[in-house]
Amino acid sequence: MSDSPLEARLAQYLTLTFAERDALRWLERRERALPAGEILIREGEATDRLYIVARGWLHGSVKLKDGGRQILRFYFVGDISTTFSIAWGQSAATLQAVSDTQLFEIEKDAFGRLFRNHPRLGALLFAVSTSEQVAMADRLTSIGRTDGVTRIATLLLDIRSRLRVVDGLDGSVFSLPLTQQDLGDAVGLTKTHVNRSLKALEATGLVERQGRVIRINDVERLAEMVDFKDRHGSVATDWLPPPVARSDMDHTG
Amino acid sequence: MSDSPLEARLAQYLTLTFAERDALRWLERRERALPAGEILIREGEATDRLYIVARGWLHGSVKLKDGGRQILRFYFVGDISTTFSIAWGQSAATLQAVSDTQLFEIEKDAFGRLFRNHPRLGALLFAVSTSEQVAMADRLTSIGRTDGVTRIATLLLDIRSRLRVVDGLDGSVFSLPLTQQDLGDAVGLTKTHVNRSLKALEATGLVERQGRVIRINDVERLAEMVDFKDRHGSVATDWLPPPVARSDMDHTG
DNA sequence: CGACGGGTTGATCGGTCTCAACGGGGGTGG
DNA sequence: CCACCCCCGTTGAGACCGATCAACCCGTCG
Repeated sequence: MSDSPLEARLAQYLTLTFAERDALRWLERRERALPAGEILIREGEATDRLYIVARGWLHGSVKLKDGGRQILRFYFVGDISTTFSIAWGQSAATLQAVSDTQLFEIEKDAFGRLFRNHPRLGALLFAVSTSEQVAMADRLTSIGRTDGVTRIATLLLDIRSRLRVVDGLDGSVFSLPLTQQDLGDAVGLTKTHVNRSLKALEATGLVERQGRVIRINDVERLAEMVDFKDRHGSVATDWLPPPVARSDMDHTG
Repeated sequence: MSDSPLEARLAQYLTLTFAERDALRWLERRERALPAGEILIREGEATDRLYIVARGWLHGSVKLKDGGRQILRFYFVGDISTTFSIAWGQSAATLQAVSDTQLFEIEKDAFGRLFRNHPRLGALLFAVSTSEQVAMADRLTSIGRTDGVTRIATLLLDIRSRLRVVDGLDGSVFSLPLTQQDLGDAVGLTKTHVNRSLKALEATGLVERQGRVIRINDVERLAEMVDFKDRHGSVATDWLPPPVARSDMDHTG
C-alpha cells in the first residue's frame, strides 16, 4: 500500500507543499490490518494512539445502560480517529471494523508535532474536524426530529456521499456490509422497524436492495425528499495561514 | 470587560506562556453586545467572522423542512463559534442569544494566524473542539435512545456542568432562560411533552423548579439515573507540541 | 443435520405527538 | 391605571409511530 490516504484527502481541499506531503506520509508508516468485525479499541480503554483509515471502513459506538448500543459515526478512508481519543487518555468509544480494513497507527505525539511543523495542516485538520462536527449535527437533527424512513434514507445518502469522496464511487450502487441491527443502532430504531422502513423506502422506488447491496435510483429526489445536505464536499481554506518555508522541513519538532 | 474569556478557558487545561496569553488577548479586541433573544447570524448567511463568548450564552439552531427547529448546541463563556462557520463561507446554523451577551468578534484570518504563531494553542483548540464533538455525540445518544424524562434531565445536567466550568457556578441552582419550547427544540420533544417530562422529573424529587430557576437536589444520583457523563472537565494535553520560544512572538504571521 | 445469525412479518403495547382548551403574568395601548 | 392581549405554561383526550414480543424463514457453518 503506497498511497497516502490522509494526503489524498487533504489534497482535495488544498495544494500541498512537498514538505507537507512528506510530513503526512511520515505519519503513515506503521501499517496494520483489521478484518471485518474485529474491534480496534474498546470504550474506556487507555490509549495514546490514533488511526488513519487506509482501506475499508469502521464505526465508533458506545454501550447504553440498557444493554443497547449507539453507533456514533463511521470512519472512511482518509479519516483520522481523533474524535473519541485525542482529548483524553482513553477512548470514548468502541471502534469496530465494518469491512476488512487497513490502518496506519500513529502516536498522539507525532500528531502534535504536525501542528508545530506544519501549522497550515493543523488548521486544515481543525477545519475538517469542524465539518465533521456539522455532519454529526445533521445526524442529531435527523435522529431527533424525523421518522424511520427519513432516518434510514438520510443515513444511506450520507454513507454514499462519503464513499464517493473517498472511494471515487461513481454511481449510486454500493455495498453496505451492515446488519439491520447495525443500521438501527446508528439511527435509533429497532431492527424490526429498520426492516419496515427499508421496505417502505423500496416501495417508493427510489431505493433498491439486493442482499446488502444498495442502489439509490434517484439521489436528487431522495435528497430533496429527506432534506439531506452533503457536508463532505468542500471546506473553506481561505483563512489558513501560509505553509512553512522549505528550510523549516523537519520531522522531529 | 478586561478579562479574557478564551485565555481563562484554555488556562484551565494548560499553563500558558506570556506570548500565548498575549496572542489570545490580541484576538479579543472587537467587543460587541447582543441582548437576549437577538440573532447574531442566520443559517446560510455569508460570514468570515468568528465569535468568542465573553458573557452570557447563545444557542445554534437549524430550521427544519416542516417548520420546526433543532437546537444543535449551546455556547458558553470562553466558547468560540467555529463549529458552524469556519469550514464554509457561510454559517451552517443560526446563532441566537439566550441571555444578554457580550462577544468578541474575530476574523477567520486572525484565527488562522494563531495556528501559525502558536501551534500549541492550535493543537489545544483542536483537542477542545474534539471534546465538544464527543459531547455532541452524547447528545445524539441521549436523543436517539432515551425517553423524555431522561433527555431533559441530561440536558439540565449538561447545562449545569457547562455553567460550572464557565461561571464558577458552585452549587446546583441555576437560571435557565429557555422556554419549554426551546428545551423541546434542543432534545427533540414537543413543548407539551417537555412540560410533562419536567413534571415527572420534579415528582422524583431530584429536581425542583421555580419559574425558570432550576435546582438539582442530588446531582450524583440524577447523573447515575440517566447515565450522564461530564465531558467538559478535562482535556489531555500531554501530546501537544512545546510552546514557541519567546523570540518568535509575533502577531502578523 | 442442527444451531445460529440475520431477515421478514404479524399482533399488541406504550410513549410521544397532535389537537384543544384554559390560566396566569407581564407588557402595551387606551 | 386599567383592560386587553399575547406568550408561556399547564392539562386533557385521542391518534399514531415505533417498541416489544413472537414466530418463521433462510443460508451458513460447525
